[in-house]
Amino acid sequence: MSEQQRKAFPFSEFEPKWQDEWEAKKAFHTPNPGDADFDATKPKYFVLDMFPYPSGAGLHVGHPEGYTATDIIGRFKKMSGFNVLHPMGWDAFGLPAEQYAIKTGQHPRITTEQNIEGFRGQLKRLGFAYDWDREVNTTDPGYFKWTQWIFLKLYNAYVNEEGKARPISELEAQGLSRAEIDSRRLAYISEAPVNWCPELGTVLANEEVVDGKSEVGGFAVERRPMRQWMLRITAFAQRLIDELDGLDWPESIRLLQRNWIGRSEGAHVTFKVVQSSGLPSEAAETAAPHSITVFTTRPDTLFGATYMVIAPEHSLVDQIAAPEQAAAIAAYRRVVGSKSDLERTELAKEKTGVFTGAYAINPVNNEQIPIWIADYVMMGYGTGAIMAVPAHDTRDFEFATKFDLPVKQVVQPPAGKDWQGYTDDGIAIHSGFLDGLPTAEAKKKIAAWLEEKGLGKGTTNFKLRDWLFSRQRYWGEPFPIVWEDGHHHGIPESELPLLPPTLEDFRPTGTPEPPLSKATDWVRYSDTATRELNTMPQWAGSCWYYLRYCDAQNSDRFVGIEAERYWMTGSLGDNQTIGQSDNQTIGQGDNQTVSLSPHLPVSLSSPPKPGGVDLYVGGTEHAVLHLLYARFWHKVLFDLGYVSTPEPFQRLVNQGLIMGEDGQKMSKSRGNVVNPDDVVKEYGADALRLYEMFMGPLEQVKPWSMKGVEGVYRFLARVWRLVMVQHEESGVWSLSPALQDVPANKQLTKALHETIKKCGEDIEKLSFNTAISQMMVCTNAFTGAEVKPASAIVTFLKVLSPFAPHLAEELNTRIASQFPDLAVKGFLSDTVWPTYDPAALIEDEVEVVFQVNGKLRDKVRVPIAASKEEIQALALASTRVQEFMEGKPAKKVIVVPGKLVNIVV
RNA sequence: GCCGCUGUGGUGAAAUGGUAAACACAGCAGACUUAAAAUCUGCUGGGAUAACAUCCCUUGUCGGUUCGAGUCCGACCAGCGGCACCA
Repeated sequence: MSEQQRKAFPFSEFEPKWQDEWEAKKAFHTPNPGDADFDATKPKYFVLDMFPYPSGAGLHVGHPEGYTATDIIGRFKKMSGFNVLHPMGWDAFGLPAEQYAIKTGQHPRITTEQNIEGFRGQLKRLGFAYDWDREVNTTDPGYFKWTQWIFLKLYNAYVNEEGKARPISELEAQGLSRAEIDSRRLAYISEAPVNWCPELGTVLANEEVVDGKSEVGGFAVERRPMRQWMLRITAFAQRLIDELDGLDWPESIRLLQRNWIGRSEGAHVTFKVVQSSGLPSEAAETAAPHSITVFTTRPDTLFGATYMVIAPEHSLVDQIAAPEQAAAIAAYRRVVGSKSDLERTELAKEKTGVFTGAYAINPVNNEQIPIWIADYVMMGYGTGAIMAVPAHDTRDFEFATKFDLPVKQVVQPPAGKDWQGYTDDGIAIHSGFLDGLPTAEAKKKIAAWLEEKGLGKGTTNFKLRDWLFSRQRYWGEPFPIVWEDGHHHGIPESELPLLPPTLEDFRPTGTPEPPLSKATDWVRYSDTATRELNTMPQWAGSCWYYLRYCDAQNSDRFVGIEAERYWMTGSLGDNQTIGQSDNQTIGQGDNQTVSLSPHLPVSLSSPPKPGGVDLYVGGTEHAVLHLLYARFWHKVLFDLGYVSTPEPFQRLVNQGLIMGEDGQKMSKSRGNVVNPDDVVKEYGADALRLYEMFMGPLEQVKPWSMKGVEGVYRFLARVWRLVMVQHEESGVWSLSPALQDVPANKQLTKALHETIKKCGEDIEKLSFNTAISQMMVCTNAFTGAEVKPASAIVTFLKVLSPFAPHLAEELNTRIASQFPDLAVKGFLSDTVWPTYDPAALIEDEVEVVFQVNGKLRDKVRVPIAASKEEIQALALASTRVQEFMEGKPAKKVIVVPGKLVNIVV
């Protein structure tokens, strides 16, 4: 017996057939506004997957989870009358291709092409309804031309007083100096300490460093000062927090972003510095050559500041340190400097530090307090200096205890709590004019006092740092920047795309010198200018790919104006009024420019949503990387008038991780990795799709089960046998004689209409597992019927088609062979989602439950129309109910019509 | 340490404040078969009992609100995830 005949249904025959047919007939081609076949009367739906990095290992089962979910939504929306944009592409710049290239000597472009080929084939074999004409590849010069173009926009923009990105030309018009302008660009050069990973031979963004190790590879990362490109994401910190509010994102992801941005309110306070404590404070004040500004969230505890700490790296250290402490300071700095970030956090328990020999003057009471350096204060946050209030800060308390520094109570905690190390709110004491005030009021009063005296003012601080944007790699977008006389400037847009040089040896140099330095001809831009040698990080291409999908073939613009507006806002503009100039402001949150088409349903004219993509599905691992970066770029493009919405993604859903059968994370070393290709080979693409959705709620972490795959496979085979029977000897399948052109009976009709209703509702909620269980219930009902009503089954196939498109299409054409008028002509995917008849759902009789004191005692079937009084009478008449009432009178009777009666005695 | 999420059968899970465990997996029994596979049918939370009748218990623990709580509120416990010397 052949392999094929043993299959419960011949999926391996018809699945490739339908995939070829969809491709040949461009079944999922999506026209843009202006295209001949574009239907302006339909609303739009933009459903997006996080595009994959095409690794050599191919798809893992996690990919089809999110992709199937969006595919079901996309197919359902298309059947429900939407213009659906559902594209796919490749995030193909990055380390693995380059590392593979280094190992094998094969150019990363070749590896990348091969991997993409493999991924594309795998995705096609799963029957996803992508518009392949819109495929994007971040390593394609036609794509990264525009990544470079957007970089130039960032480079040539600054943030004005209102927090909006504006063209740098405005500053030029104001006559600012070159240095001043360069210091305000959104893409700028910085000399600050950065995360250098020697093993990878590149610097990394904060977001790419986890526990002091590189996120990729887990190699040690050290801090060292280097000249790097930064993007001024911090200028958008407040907006990145505030504008989360209008998005339909999981609260957990919004929290993750808020915490990462880390806003805290406090005050800057300036302390004067004296060299030694020998001078009387009067004289010290006049003699003070320096001052130090600290950031604190608790200015109300200023009276309790008994010492000060500045970061060891702080530039002021050398200027204020007493000569006799110089040796100790130098030694401490060496120790701290040699520590990697990992060591610095691992050894965090024990506080270390050195006295500088200098003192600061506490402005509220003129007390001289010693200034220390310690690595628990970091250069990168606030001002790199703190006032230490050991009585009311855990870290300061530890430090003061270790070095025997004074601890002075200034907050009275509630009764029963020790004031030492008490960090919560209380009442100010020993604090002069603040005494008696609760913490919140004390904060306000001291802030006003500081401001009045010119000693400080209220401030907001963010944990978020600017985005380190350059890498010392080969396989990335080259910067469209050249250097001349020590100055940088952007190359003309006409020179884009700037291709990387063809290099034989693209290995990292082992030093911070980027590999592009080896391409001596390429580096030389002119007699006097050389090219920037760094490349952009992997995240660059993914910051805007969703925009490119709107108009992937456009060679004149990163995205066409009309296409962007339609797919991001749903509105169709008037071509006549759209200019091409950079200053053109489409959007700006101004509704006037977003004119709605008169054809669109009224519901779409409700307040515009901030995000353009209707649904974005992907893993949670990008919560603070891609999702934050993309929002930042989008806001810059929005401010500059290039896009119509302030936010990129309106609704975000995170699919849960799929674990191995052993409940552990899938990994090669554990040997619990499931290869989707094997599953498709054995059970078919529809079974894989269906199983991934049936496992449990999309957002939940859940373990794989091959038995579970068999379960849904059996379900698909049952559906197949509703329509088909197999000849016992030959194994040939033919149309079942039980399939007839008869109306469905009442029971089947009800099952069918319940399924239409529940599946439609569940798809909108992304509750695919319950939708599938409802289809199973419906199939079981049909299986039990002797005669299978053909037209009811066709309706069922329409409901099934977004989930198991191959099987649904195949059975539809099989039915068409005998009942051409009952089956759908053409693709099921082009047909209209069925509507359910509410009347079909109503039964003549319902079961009503009788409870006594909330406990179930009896059940009775009553006509649906029975009145409250009738049901109550039936309940009181029930012998079972009377038994449990024990002759007592009913105190209260609750009747829920069609549901239950509860009698309280 | 701080923040967040999740706790329901042997397993994945379901349940607008209204019959807990739908649907599926695994298991058991039966039908078909020379046999197996496949398929179909039935049973399958725990306990009491001669009983398939019947009763009691059961959604991490303890308490509260309610005629009625897996669902709402409070406290706690456990697991997972994130952040972490951020002043």
